[in-house]
Formats: sequence, C-alpha cells, structure tokens
Amino acid sequence: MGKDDDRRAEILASAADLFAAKGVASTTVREIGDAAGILSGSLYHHFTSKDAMVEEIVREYLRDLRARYEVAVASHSDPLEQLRALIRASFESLRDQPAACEIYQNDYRYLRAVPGLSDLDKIVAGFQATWIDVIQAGIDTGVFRAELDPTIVYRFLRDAIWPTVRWYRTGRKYRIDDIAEKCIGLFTYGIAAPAATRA
Amino acid sequence: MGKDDDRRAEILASAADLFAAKGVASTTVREIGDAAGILSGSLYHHFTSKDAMVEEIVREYLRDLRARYEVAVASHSDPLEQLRALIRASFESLRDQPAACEIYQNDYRYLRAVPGLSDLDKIVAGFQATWIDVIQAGIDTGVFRAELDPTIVYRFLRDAIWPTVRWYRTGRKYRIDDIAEKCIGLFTYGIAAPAATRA
DNA sequence: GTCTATAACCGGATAGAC
DNA sequence: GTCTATCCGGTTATAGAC
Repeated sequence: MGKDDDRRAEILASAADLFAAKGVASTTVREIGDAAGILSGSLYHHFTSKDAMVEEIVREYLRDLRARYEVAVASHSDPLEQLRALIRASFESLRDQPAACEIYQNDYRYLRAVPGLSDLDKIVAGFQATWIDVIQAGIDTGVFRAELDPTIVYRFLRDAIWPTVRWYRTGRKYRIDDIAEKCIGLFTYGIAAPAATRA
Repeated sequence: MGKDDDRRAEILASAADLFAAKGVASTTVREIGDAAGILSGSLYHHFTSKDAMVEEIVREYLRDLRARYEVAVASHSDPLEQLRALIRASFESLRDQPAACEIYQNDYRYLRAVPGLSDLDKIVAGFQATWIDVIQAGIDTGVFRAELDPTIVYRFLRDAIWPTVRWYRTGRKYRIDDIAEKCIGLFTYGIAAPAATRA
C-alpha cells in the first residue's frame, strides 16, 4: 500500500509543478502523464479527473497554511508581534510549497469553479478574518496608527506578500527570510526617513 | 469611415470586458460575437484573430500608462513627491481602464506568448526602471530610509497597487482617490504608531 | 497498473453566398 | 458587413486488452 501511495504522491507533485509553471487550464493530461512516465489514460486509475488532482493539491496547501497561521497568532500577545509572525508564516509557506502556492495565486478563478472546492471562498474569508482581527487589535491598543483602515491594510499586505512566489527563487540573490524581514521593515516603518517627513 | 471605426471600437470594448471578467483563454470567439451582436465568423472581417484583439487592447493600455508615468515624474523634483505621483498615476490608470488593466494583471503569462507582443517584457522593464530610479534618488538624497532595497521596495509597491483592480469597484465604499491616499500613507509612514516603536 | 484505441466535445479559423 | 456551413486540431475521459 505504501508503494501505491508513493506513486500517487509522485504523480501529484510533478503535476503540481506543471500546474504552477503553465497554469492549470493550459496543462493537459497528456503532459501530466509524460511527466509521470505514463500515458494520460493511465492517470485515471489513480485519480478520477484532472480537477480532482488540483483539488487535492490545493486542499493540502490550505490546511497547512491554516495551521501555520494558528501557531503564529497563538505564539504572541502583542499585535505587532502577531502581525510579524503572520507575515513570516506566509513567506515560509510560500518557500515550502511554492508550486501549490503559485497555483493558488495564479489560478484562483479556475479553482473557484472546481466543484470540489465550492467552499474555497469561505476558507479564504477565514484567513482574512485572522489578519484583520490582529490589525484591529493593534489599532485598539495603540500599537498601530489610529488612522489605518484594517481592511485596506490587510489587502495591501496580502497582495504585496503572495506574488513574491512568482519572482523568488531558492538560492538566488535573496533568501526568503531576508525578504520577509524587508517586508516587515517596510510595512512597519514605511519608506520615509523619520527626520525628513515627521516634523 | 468613422462608422466602421466606431463599430470596431465597440466590439473591442465589449471583448475587453469579457477578457477581464473570464480571462482571455476562457473567452471564446463565439462569446465575443454574441456580446457584439454578430456571429463569430464575422469577427474576422474586423480582426485577423482573437490574439490580435488582445494585442490591440493591451498596446493602447501600455501606451497610456507610459504617458501618465512620464507626466508624474516630470511634474516634481522631490523623489517623495515623484513616488507619490507614480502611485496616484497608477491608481488613476486602473480606474480609467479597468478592463485592460485586469487583463494585464491576470493574463500576463498569456500575453507574453502572443506573437505580436514579443516586446512586452521590454516595455515592462521600462516601467520598472522608472520606479526604481525614483526610489534610488530618494535614498541618495536622504528623503528615504537608507536601509531600503530599491528593487524589493518596487516589487512590494507594484504588487500592492495593481491587484486593487480586482476588488475596487466604482461607487462602492471607497473612491479610488481615497485608496490611493491610504496606499501612500501606509507605504510612507508604515503601520506602527511612532511612539510605540521608534524609542 | 499501464497501454491501445477511440469516443465525444469544443476551440479558433476559413470559404463563399448574400 | 454579416451569415451559413464546415474544417481541423486539441481536449478530457472511457472501454477493454494485456
């Protein structure tokens, strides 16, 4: 049984790489078969459909991300530290599961239309609530600036962080930890030099 | 002649809406025909192919954005004001041409593969250079914090701004000018309340 | 568990009548 | 300038042999 599961996992992993590189819709079952060393028809012995493969990849990814977020929030009481932990957790997720993350980023519209992922919007709303609660707590306790709009801040943070998966590559100029800290620094203190703008 | 051009422009505008809403690859020529009130075959009297339509939409959009950026940079000498003008110009572009902008955001991979858009990467590199030059000037003149990495700052800014086109809708809770100013405030000063973190 | 062969469908694009 | 009719290629998925 372990052997079969391994084979399944191998096929799924190489399929995820293809989905990430070319987009889900543009990846054919023939290509998935080629990458796994079998013919497309044989895929249907392991999976019921191409969309079922996509669903399995994305579900596992979301489950993992949810777990990381829960640890991040539970590990701190200060909202600023919680927010920083959420940012770090996001970058670590994107480092550890780049293929699934890229699928999630690039093909959200496709995923929403997959029958088995009809609860996707609900899951994503849960992530959003986690971030916004932390931001709101920061404002309420005076750690964050009072003028901030939590929803808008969340959206800018989210959209700044996740596309990193498209340009970050392991072993290149930046390590993911460095990028995470630069992101934290930028969003915590802003661009402007204090003396020049806060007079 | 004017009549023909109008008809062309109408078809192109409704096609752009479809491309933006469903994605370019998922939009069929039959749907484009339906939206224009003609059959798919008749489209080929006005355009040589579906990709030719896409190319025309995107080229016009990029030309307009380039012009806005040039005005933004030329109108100021202080790097902080130049950066703010670039941010405002981006949001105004996204407000005035939401369909083309969304295509550009969502279907970049598709666009890169369109033969007629083989210079796309080069054009985009020009945009990037404009932003990075301004950020570097801000650091050099001491207006921006010295620790900043211009390339990274550019990427976070770019990725925070453009996805706005996906959730912003005219006449809703926020006007685009408000969103632009909130973006400027967030990236200029950061999240942290000064007293709490700068001690 | 994989292969062969093929069904059933849908996409972009074309030719020629009107 | 639009319609009718159709071609051709590529897609997912299935049936049954091995």
